[in-house]
Amino acid sequence: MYNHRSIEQKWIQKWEDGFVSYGVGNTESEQKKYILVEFPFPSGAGLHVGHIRSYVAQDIKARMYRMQGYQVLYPIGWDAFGLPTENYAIQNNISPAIATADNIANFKKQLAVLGLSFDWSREINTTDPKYYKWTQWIWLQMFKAGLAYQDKTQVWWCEELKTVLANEEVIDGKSERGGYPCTRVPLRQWMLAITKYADRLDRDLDTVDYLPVIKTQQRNWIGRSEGVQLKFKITNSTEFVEVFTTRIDTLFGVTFLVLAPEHSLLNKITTAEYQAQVQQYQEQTKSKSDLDRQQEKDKTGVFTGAYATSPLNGKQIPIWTADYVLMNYGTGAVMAVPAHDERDREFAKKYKLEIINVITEGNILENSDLYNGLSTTEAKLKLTKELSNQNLGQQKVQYKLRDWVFSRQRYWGEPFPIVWISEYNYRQLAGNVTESLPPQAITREVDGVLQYAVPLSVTDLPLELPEVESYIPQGLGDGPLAQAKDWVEVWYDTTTGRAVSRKNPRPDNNWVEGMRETDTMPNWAGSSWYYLRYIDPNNDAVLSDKNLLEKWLPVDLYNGGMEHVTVHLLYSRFWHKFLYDIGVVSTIEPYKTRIKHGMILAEGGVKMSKSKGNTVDPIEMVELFGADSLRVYEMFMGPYDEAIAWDTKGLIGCSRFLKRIYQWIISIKSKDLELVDNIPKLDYDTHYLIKKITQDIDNQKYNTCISSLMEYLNLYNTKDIGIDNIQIYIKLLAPFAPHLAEELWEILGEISTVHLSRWPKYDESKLLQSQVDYQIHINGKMRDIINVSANSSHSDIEFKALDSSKVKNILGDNKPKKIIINKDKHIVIIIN
RNA sequence: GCUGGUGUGGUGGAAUGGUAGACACGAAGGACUCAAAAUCCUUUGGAGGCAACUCCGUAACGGUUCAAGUCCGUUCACCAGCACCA
Repeated sequence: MYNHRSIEQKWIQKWEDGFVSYGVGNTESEQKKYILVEFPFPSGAGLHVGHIRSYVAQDIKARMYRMQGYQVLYPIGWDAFGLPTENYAIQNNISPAIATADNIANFKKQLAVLGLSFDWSREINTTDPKYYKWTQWIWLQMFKAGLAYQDKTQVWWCEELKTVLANEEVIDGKSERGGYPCTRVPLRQWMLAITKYADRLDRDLDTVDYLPVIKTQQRNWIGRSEGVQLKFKITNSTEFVEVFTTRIDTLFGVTFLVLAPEHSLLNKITTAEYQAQVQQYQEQTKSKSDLDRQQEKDKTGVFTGAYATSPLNGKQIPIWTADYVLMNYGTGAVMAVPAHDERDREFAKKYKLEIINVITEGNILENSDLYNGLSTTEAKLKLTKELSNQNLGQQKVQYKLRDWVFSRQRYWGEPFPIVWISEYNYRQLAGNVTESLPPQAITREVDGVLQYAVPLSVTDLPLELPEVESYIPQGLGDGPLAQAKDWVEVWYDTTTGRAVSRKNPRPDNNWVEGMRETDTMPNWAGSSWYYLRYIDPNNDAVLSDKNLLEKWLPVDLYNGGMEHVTVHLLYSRFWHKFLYDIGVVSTIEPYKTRIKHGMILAEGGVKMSKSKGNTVDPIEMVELFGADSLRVYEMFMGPYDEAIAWDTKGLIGCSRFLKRIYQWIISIKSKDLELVDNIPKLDYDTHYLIKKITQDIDNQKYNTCISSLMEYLNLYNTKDIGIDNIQIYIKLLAPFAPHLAEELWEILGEISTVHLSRWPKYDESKLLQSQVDYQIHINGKMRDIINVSANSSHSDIEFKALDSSKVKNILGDNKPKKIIINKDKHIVIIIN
């Protein structure tokens, strides 16, 4: 009897004892495959069946490639910083470090029974100071390059989590983690200038092989649009209002301008008469949450009393302010063309503003002076040129993408390697420090005193998290690190950039008073570059050896969830491009191919959740049915990239399938391998199976791999089919059910592991048959199948087809009008 | 609203433009058993027929084609992402 428990335990032990190893050095081949799965966040909940789906799928690939002789890198690690651990730690009154260690230990224990061929010698952990030393190092390079800066802007604040969040982390006004309400507040934060890379992040998508839906989503998020930025002179003033438009062809249809209520020009241009109503409107807007502003159906706004002059025809245009214009896109002001823009039209109708049609149904300009009769495309070109000649406007590319809010007022993240010093001390900087400064000094004001951000010396990295008394966040402003006085207050060496606690005596006159930054980095920091560290996980001198990076990059296949497309995937592409610019990596993109996995839902098609009590514990499934059954089931359940509901019955079916394989091999063994290869179809079927599985694994079609293996078993498990074929079958099974395959391999008398045996190659000549079936289609309907020898002439085939009694019956007295023969497939007879 | 995607038996799903429903689950019947479980065998889209077989059938309607689940158009439904982005 097939006993999954004893077989799996036996092989887990033997593998651990060195029977097989999955390091990259198993082959002489220079060809490599770097297969990456998104590393898990080690939550207290333990492994989810969804984790297993993607790990097993890529494990299958890794195993096949290894057997095909590639050098395969298939690593795993822990994305362990972040809010959930911190919240868990606060609730249980333990340190996040201990909670993380516990959770990782649990995850590892669970992963160990699944037969995954990860190279554990490369395990990484983002919370390990040896790791985040390099996260800090990369950030320092960004600081020096001027990409890291501080800005006081409207940022998302989550009161429940007591921290700011990035745009990407707020969904429908709620935090991505936990679903807590968020509000917009003006706060000074560390930012990363990802918008400087917007163009490349968009354009270089052309060079990678991502699923179309992933590219589209990234493109939408980056939101590139080409248009014209132009100036409207304010009448009776020297000021100009700048607007951005993608429809410069509608310039003569502009009947008013709208400024966002936060626009800085607003107060300057508003006439005395309208001052009060504008101010009231601004106040009103401020008190509204973003959510309110979004949900409001009716457009509102007020007139400012001011007018602007339209650049080409001198027309006087009233200036309004309205909250449907957003301050943080474009210039915060728009030229309103009510005839050709739905929002402007709605506004114009409500406030009885003029509407001028300038584009005909046929996309030709009208009411546009010299430009009448031009197509919109021509008009865009000419108008852009004219405005540019008059110095009133120029072509401009605008992005929806915003800079990345990069600080959190929480404990469990990487500390910023930054010290704040006084203006006076800033002027004393010398040597290495000055070389590491950004082009523009970064300052903040504390109690009316200006402070300057200066970088910590690389020799001081990693800057480790201090012990604190409480991990509870403080509210707007300071994070928990601010309490660690001995850590925060330092002596800073103005010549080397090193810092020591002010508990110590001041080393010498070069050392000045400083305060460490007390915000921490968001959890996306460590995951932005982890694929580089796997390549050389223990290097202390550089983040990864240059030659090894050359060898392994780009990642050949990156598997992850759709929820990371506009967050992690975009961020890590940005970091990679930056590292390319400073010469650390030599590819412009980190990931050659990106695929997605589908979610596993609870029975009934709803999300699994603890509160609903509908979760499936994968480890319990392993105990009941075995890891191999679980693996096979998760691959068989449906197309890999689609969401699918769990069904334990299906798992039982897969377990039966493995049992039958086992029985089959045992029965063969009992016949002392006296096997005869006497089945004519066998060669064809075996080579067809090799081809099918090899290709399907490459194309993530794991479900049809399993059905092919089942079909083969159904056909041949009652026949004596020859040891060669059995061996091939076990090799093909090995990536899917590694424990069982290893056991069967041993039963067949093999002494070394099946997992490093040669993957079978299919022989095209075996896929050619001497006799082939032709389907006879009459007027498109399949009517008969005839079997003819493969080298028959067309006229032979035709003769035989017309000789079929079924064909004769249908044809009757009709003469075929035309006969088409598709080689080895169809004879198509057309009567009418 | 915009963008992308998906609609196939009782269920999960298969199908380079060429036998729709592979494979599996479930169900029904049978064998083994004192009985049950496990296992094995048979049937399983609908309608008609004793049968060979025939007709219908892939969300709806239309089109291209000798031939459409597959390609094109329109509509409907559902899923995902974005959402006053000028």
